Amino acid sequence: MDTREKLIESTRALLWERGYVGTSPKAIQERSGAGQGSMYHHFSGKPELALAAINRTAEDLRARAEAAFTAPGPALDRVAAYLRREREALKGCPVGRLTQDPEVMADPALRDPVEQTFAWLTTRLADLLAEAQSNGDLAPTLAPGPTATALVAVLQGGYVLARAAGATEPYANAIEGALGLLAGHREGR
Amino acid sequence: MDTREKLIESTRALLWERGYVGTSPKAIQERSGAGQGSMYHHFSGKPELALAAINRTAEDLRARAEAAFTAPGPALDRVAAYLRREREALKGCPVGRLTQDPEVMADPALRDPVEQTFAWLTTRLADLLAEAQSNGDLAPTLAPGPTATALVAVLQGGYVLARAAGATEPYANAIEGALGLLAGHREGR
DNA sequence: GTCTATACCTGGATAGAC
DNA sequence: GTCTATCCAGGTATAGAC
Repeated sequence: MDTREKLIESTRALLWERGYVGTSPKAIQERSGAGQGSMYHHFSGKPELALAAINRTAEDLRARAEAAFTAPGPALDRVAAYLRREREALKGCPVGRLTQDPEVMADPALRDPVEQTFAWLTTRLADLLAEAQSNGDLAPTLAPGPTATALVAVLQGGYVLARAAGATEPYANAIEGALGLLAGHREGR
Repeated sequence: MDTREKLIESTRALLWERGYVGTSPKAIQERSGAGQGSMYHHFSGKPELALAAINRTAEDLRARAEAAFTAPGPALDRVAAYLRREREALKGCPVGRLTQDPEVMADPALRDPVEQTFAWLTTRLADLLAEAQSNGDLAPTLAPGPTATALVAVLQGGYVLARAAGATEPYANAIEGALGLLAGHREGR
């Protein structure tokens, strides 16, 4: 991994752990093993480096989600599998946590990938729910859009609750609770 | 409002807007109108002041929730009313946002009120769901604990999605979606 | 491309006068 | 109780040598 790459990966890790405000150029340099001058040679400063890191993290999240969404099997099972997928609940969502960072939200360039990621994710899940309905697997009374939004919110909120508790149980319970609520709307065939 | 009080209230506002890491003693002083010496006369430093602010914010959240929980009417309606209650979605949850702050989570004193608040909230909602079940208003198949956790997660996640979008719609959709999911488990009487 | 030196600002706090 | 002066570390960046 070359220097530029190490800088980006170190920044991704630090943004996840400490957020934008809590991440200093110095910490990035130490973690990546790159020197002061080296970092400023590859990037104009903290914002540009953060942008590269955030973009990559957002792409990563979408790629993982898309893999679950396009797996074989009924749409509703794919939704459930996506929700149940293993996650590092205690670390929180690397994209969601950025919404709490005032400096990220204040900079349109940094904020855009965050916004796009959740917009994409919600739409994608809504499509799968609609597909399940047209297959006769899910009650047509559920509104796909709001339901999908609620599911994404359960994930994001599950992270928050896990961090608050310092334990993964609340995360697991939130997912289980959501799946229990969804189960009441399944339609047999 | 005396100086001490102004310091606490200013800190509450800043913690909500910028988090612990993003809030400096200087900013607190400017916002409260108190001087350097004045702040350090009333509090030993940023951590002690933050503790007072966080405790008050947590108490505040609980008091508002408890008001909704003890309102007249069927338990299930009280749950729905709590979820629908107006909130400043774009500002995020003043307690939930603290979970993203590494310094808050690292300090047991600061972290405790956050942890307790969500533990209490989840338990309280689970009790109401159980009450609704014993009244015959809610399907007994739903597990109250996980369901309550999912509902709290929807709120917390709704805030995240609203901030990501820079709009309140995702928050409203998440709540609406959750209520739609819950509606399928209502039992008439 | 990477290093070291330097610079300036802010964060967070203490000291002592009033 | 509040004010001003002062302090040191760290954040963020530039300059210039190698």
